[in-house]
Amino acid sequence: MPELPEVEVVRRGLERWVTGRRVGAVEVLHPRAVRRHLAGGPDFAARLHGIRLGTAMRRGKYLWVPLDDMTFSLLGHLGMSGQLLVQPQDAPDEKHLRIRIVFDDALGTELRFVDQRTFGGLSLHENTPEGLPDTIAHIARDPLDPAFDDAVFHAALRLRRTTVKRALLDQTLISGVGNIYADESLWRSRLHYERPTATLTRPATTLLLGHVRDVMNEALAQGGTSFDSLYVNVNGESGYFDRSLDAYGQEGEPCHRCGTPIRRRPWMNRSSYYCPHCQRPPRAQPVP
DNA sequence: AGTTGAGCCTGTTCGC
DNA sequence: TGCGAACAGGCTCAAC
Repeated sequence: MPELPEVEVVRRGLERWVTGRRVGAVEVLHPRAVRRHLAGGPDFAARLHGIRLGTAMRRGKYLWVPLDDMTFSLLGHLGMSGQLLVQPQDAPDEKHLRIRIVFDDALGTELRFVDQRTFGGLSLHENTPEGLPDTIAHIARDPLDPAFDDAVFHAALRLRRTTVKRALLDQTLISGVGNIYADESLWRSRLHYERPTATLTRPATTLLLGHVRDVMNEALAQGGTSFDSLYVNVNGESGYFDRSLDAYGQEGEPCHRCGTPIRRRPWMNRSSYYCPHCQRPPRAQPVP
């Protein structure tokens, strides 16, 4: 599952391998992969044909490539299992190849969107005046964005009547934090996932954001080295997760701080992993 | 109007 | 052995 650091690696790969190239034929092999392009697959392919690609951008887990005059962008999301690959044109099709973008040049490579579960996809959108595809204008900046405002984030947490993990996954508050990094940063912060955000102090928020950034930067440092191969690297297996996880997927394993077995609890149709000793559940708070 | 939780999708793993 | 259930989860949106 590509997390923000992996998506950043893909962005760098796109920057390296497709910037400035002019699109030739576009082949949509699965309609679901362009479902966010409301005008449909044929329109997607026709509009893209002949367009020159700009420099790839990223916010959270969204990627986009501005087109020619910057009024439109090619937007992508990898979902759970998506990959963007730059492949030799004669390489055999991947089993789950969904979209093929051929270039009108002599470099001999093409861009492929491969996605087993088709949670991800590509689409074309008008840009906002800020240069952001309009459909993601509501997505908050991610914590690695220099313009992310910690004070504004904290103020929003205080106003919300929700829990801290839910807030970490709320794209309108902060983007790019998935289930894995949420559990990891909460473990590092010794915060229980059901802690009401309204009870977080400013130092607690600062600590939490620091750990979110640490986890992401550590993964980026480990996964960010392979992007200058021919492949735009995105297999979702950075190797980071197997070696470095403290909480996520560690049910029954001793907590790396105190030795108490890590617990797994069903949460929002998925799981939350936490240390029952280090991350104490919040006391019931009277609602004012 | 803010908050909640179901649902999308398919390959893999697990238990009966 | 075979089959169905559970699971993985980023994001949206209907419903409360």
